[in-house]
Amino acid sequence: MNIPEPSNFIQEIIVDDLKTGKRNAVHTRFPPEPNGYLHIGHAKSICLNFSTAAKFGGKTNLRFDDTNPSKEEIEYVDSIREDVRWLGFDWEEREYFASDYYDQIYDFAEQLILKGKAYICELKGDAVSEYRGTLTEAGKPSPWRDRPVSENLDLFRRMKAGEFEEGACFLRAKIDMAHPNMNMRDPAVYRIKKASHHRTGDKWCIYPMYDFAHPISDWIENITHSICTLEFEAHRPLYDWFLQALELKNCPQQIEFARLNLTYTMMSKRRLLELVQNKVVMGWSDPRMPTISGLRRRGYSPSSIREFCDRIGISKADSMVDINLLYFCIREELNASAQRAMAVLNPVKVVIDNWEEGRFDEIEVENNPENPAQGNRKILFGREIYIERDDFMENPPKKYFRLHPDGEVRLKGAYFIKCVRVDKDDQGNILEIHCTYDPASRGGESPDGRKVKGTIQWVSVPHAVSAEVRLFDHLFTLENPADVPEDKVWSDYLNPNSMIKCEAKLEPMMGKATLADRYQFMRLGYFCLDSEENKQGKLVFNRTVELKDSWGKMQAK
RNA sequence: UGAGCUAUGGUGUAAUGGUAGCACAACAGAUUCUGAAUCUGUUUGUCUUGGUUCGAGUCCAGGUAGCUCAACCA
Repeated sequence: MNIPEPSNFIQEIIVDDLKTGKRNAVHTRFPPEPNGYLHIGHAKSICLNFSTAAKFGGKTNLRFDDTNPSKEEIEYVDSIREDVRWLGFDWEEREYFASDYYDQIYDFAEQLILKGKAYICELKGDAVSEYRGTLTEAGKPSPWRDRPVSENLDLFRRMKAGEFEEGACFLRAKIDMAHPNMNMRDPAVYRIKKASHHRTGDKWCIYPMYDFAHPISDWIENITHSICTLEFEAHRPLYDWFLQALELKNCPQQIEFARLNLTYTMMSKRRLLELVQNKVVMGWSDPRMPTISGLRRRGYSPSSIREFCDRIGISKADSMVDINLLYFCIREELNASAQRAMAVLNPVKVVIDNWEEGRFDEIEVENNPENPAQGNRKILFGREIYIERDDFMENPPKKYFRLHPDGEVRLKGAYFIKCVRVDKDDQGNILEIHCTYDPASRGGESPDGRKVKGTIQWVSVPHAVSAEVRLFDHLFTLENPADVPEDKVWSDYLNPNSMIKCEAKLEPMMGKATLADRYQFMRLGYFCLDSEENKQGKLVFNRTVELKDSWGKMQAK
């Protein structure tokens, strides 16, 4: 086999394993717990597991890590399937559940008991932690630690039979109560939980702990490299201990990498759930959420997310990725492919005084200047148009090159117009801007060769399509919402302007937009139809990401 | 003297004992019928102190800082 060059430390381990003959294949798995929706951090793990295996000719399983029936739901299983598939990965027929292995895992637990490596402990709640000791002090042995094997086995079988209440007793591995690694101080292996499981129903009233179920599940599936995040590093000795205690061969190897942190983004599943439950957002798929479903609804493509995951790299150092990189990835793709359209989010009417009423002119504009193959389209231009309120200033600052009194601006694809007068109400608000146009500038060039610095988009008043447009910003105002000052809580940093709704005017073709379409509203950003509102038949557009704005940046200074 | 892990520009990531590179961001200019895109250029880096070596970001030792671990969660 021709072994590819490694491009991160995990691949280095794999290449080494392949070269030394420790492994002759690569098999990974993506093991989500179905207790919430997948987010961009999971996307990193999904891409890592699937592409790493693929690179070395191996396979990746989808395995639901469902060992805690009280937190897990079928709704989450469905969403996880959908999201992984949407991201572009295929687990073929290898869809598994840890709960598929409950019988085997149970048998392994009995074996552990038979080998004298596990016992039933009757310590309750606080007593368990008391006996465990602290980070700096050794724990002490449970009074039940040296029960005879037969008694342990009997008790364990009675636990399984439902003879005891929750918390009455639990199965523990017999390792070392003085171990410097707290995870090795006789960790729990099985606990009683009288809860219905989303797949096994009421068959079981005892459930294995993650630390026990995970290595066994990996082993059953012939996983070679079990990739997980850094917080499981201290669990690795336990992972290895169980496999060794059970005398298993061809064992998987756990490798940890640093999870993704993104600026201005909350990645904790628990807090994401709170946002949903407290109705801070419209649900798991709110376009402001970092969930896969949120990104999808926002207009991100699977390929842009994969590109992002590829660019951020893999390492063991804690890091905080600048969200601008995500923005860059989707802009780069959409710039090359998105249909251009003209839209006005905050309209003000312009009347062209020297244009006859009722006359219209057919203007031709490119669908995508980055890709001429996308062709041109025709739009009607007339006496009354909308332009962006921001594209006119009565008293413009230096270097403002859009419309202003006596100033000339180009209407995209149409004509040069010059502002001659402004109509205002009593409060001084602008009602209408009156302009004259230069008939010789049709198409946007003047035969006299005079230059017009500014070009703005426009929408014909009688042909305009009205729609709601939603502009999104960070949900949090803190760069790291996971790290709030001591006297504050994270909800103090919610951004009140994370969603702004506009009543916009769009060019006529936007009335026929479909869910699959991606648009660049010229000078405003990239947009797509909102999938939820579309179900109600409403025309609502989401801004996926704005265009870079060097003018805005200049103004801010 | 609890254990483990980590440390490269503002951010992320390469360099596997031999010229510190790439991307994003930032800045400047060119260009532009999108103040976008594109093009050109610029700024900024090996946590620290020793040691090994002809040569150290890389190896060794000591510091420092950050992260993780005391659920019958995953």
